[in-house]
Amino acid sequence: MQVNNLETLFKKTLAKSKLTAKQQAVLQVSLNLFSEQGFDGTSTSEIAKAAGVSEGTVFKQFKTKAGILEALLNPVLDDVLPMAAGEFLTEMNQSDLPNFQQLLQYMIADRMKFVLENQKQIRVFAQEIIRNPKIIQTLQVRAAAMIKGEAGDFLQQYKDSGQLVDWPSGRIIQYLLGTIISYVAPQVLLVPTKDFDIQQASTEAAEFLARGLAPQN
Amino acid sequence: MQVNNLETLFKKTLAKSKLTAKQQAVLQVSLNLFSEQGFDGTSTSEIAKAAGVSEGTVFKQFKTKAGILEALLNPVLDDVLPMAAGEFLTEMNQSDLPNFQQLLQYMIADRMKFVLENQKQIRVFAQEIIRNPKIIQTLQVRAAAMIKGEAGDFLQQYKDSGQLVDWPSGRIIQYLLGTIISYVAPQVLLVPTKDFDIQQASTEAAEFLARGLAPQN
Amino acid sequence: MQVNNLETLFKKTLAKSKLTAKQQAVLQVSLNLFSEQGFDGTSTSEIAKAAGVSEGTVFKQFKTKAGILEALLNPVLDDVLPMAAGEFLTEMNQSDLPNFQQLLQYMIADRMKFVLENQKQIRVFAQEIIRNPKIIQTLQVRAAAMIKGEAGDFLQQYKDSGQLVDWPSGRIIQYLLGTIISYVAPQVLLVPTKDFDIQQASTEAAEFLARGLAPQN
Amino acid sequence: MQVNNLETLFKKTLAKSKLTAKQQAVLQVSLNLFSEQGFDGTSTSEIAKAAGVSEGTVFKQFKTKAGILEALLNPVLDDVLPMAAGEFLTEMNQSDLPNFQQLLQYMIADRMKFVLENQKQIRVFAQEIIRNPKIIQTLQVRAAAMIKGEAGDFLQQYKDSGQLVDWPSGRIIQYLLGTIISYVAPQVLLVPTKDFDIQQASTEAAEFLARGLAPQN
DNA sequence: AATGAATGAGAGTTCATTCAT
DNA sequence: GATGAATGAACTCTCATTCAT
Repeated sequence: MQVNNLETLFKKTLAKSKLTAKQQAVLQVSLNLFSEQGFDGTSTSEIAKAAGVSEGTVFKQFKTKAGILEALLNPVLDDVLPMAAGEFLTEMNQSDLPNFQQLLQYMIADRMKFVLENQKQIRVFAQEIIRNPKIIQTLQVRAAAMIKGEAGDFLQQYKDSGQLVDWPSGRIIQYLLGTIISYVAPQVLLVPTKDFDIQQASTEAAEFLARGLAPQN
Repeated sequence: MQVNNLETLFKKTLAKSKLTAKQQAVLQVSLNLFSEQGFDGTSTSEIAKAAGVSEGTVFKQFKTKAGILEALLNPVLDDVLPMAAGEFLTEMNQSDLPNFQQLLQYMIADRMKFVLENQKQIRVFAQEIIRNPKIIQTLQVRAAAMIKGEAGDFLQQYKDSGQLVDWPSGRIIQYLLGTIISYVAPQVLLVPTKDFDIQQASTEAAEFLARGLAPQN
Repeated sequence: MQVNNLETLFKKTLAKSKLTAKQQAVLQVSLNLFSEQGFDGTSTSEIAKAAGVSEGTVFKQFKTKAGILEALLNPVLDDVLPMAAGEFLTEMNQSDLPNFQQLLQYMIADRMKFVLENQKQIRVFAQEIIRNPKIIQTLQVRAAAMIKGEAGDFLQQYKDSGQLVDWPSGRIIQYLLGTIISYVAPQVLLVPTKDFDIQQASTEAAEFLARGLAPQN
Repeated sequence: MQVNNLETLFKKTLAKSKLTAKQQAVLQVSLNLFSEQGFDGTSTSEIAKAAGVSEGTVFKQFKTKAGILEALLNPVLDDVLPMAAGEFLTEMNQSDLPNFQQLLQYMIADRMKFVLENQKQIRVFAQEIIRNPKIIQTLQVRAAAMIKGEAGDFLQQYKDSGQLVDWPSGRIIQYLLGTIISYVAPQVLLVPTKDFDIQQASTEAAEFLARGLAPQN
């Protein structure tokens, strides 16, 4: 089974960490507040009050306010995203869906679900990306590695079997992401609406991408 | 000729406004600082110093720090973006490019140029969109109106002539934007690199979109 | 006829002064605003806006904000109050009311009317007295002079004729003022109510004072 | 024994409160500065410096500058004044002074002492009453209740025994207060002079009031 | 005489951070 | 480990006042 939910993963990570219950509360509460109000819009005293701890406790473990943000984003950057991506590709490989469009749809639905289930973290991420371009560089480096490795190999199979246009893997993934983002961005940026239909959205997106990425006869 | 450059337009707007030179300097400097450091990361004393005016002057005209941001974003939201979009469609209609892919390429190149020439404003916009979901709602409403109107009529021509798949105009524009964004986002979010090749990027993007949006035979 | 209304007097003084219409507007508006919001609670830009003049104009004539206050209070302190008091005593002397209690009532009614008709100035005065003890000293000095002079002579007549207790004039006037103030203070300090009945109040007060100030048989 | 001294009472209240020594210092110092310079004339940095604390400390407890004023006035309004008044009447009842004039003198001396011992608080009160009419309304309501209750009963005894004119209690108390105020106002408003003779003043005032409030034979 | 843009000192307030308990 | 009082620098904003036009 796939790990789609960063929140669950996040809580498991917290539980495994040596952090006390109070420190974990600080992280949990900070995630929510940063997501809703932004990093700059959230004060440490607000965090302390919402977490039910003293103002000193907030700093005991994380030293600075930025330290809290790091503690929130680093595990995502270091462990969760790669792990989730790894598991994702593994599963894709095992899925053995013969039709490329069907595969695309499954894939897209899966990633959309991932995004929608982890809106809070992603919103914090999005804020931080704009504040701090270094993050996007890190992401680019990792993405490049993945494209050269597993993801590239994965796509190669479909190129070889004549179901996928022979463009560089990076370009293909770029269109894939662009299309997915065009669906989920409004959901993530706006107050989330419950009426988003993943099934229909992924079907539409897969239809478009399958055409756009089909080899020219 | 098309108005592509918000900066020029912005300066013309400033010149036409009844703002004094110092007040204009405040806006100009605020745009740069907000773009580089974010709204929260920029202090009003920093603005005053960079604009070469006193702190009092900053507030005399714009009342609050948020007032400066409004003064920066409102003209863009109210006048410049619609105007630019309107002129853009007019020109598209006049261009009379027979081939849909060529049209796409021209269009994409044009919009990429627009984005790259106005990175500062767009970066401030992007920040504010994440801070304040109301903006995206406004944009959605305006986009919906445009899709129902001019833009829809424009696309209809190509649907009628069998060069464009008969999907709702909103869906088509969504893919268009998603693809363009997949190219320009890294440029805008990262420190801009000079080696971005609009010609190649627009050719690639048009190629992909032309396939994805072609009617099924 | 008696000059009871400082407002009229104030406007006449303004008209006689060499002040331009705008400068007069500044004074008029300042009186109202100081009375309603207090001196510290009123900004010079507020005055300028309410008077319909520029901010510079406010300072052209009066140099400082305190200068406006002085311009408002000095004529009252220097001319109006003594003049009004002088006219008052003259009239009292002419009135030739045989009965002391009737005289008291007339006097009290007259002074109550004076206070109620000039609430604004008096409120500004009251504020300033608390801020600035020097004013009360000035008043004390003037009162002492008046007691030694005209007012003392006036009271002496009634002492001589056995209608007034033979206490020092200062003491008598103190009780007179204390009693009047006990009636008008709530009117001046609270938002003024229209249902204050001068006739009844002065009758009551005169009744009390006539008893308290009657010579012991 | 009677609680005459708000300052002592104030300090006891402070001691009982959960405020730290520094927070208590802030209140103590604010009382002095507000009394001397007025609320608007005292800056929070001035308070901080005089209290020997940082500026942050001033706001940690009291949130706003107005919060300090409230913290100073509320206990007086809510607890101290009613308590002092209650104790006062109790003692009056117990005193069993046969002669009304003697009673008056004792009473007046007592209240004068109260005012003179608590000049600072009363000066702050006076300022605030002029700034904020709501306070006087509160006072009026409380006074009305007291007149209907204990104070009214107390005066009734003397009306019944033919020592006090049969006027409404409110009117009687009004003259009482007016007369007392005519003595203490200059003391409170001016820089206090030490040569005020309570004994003589209360004897004089009682003499006047006893005459004014005696039943007509 | 009048304007109003500009000033800059200082106001009240916030906030991340420290440290003795 | 946790507390929370205390800090003080920095922040946004106000204001009386000036001065070139």
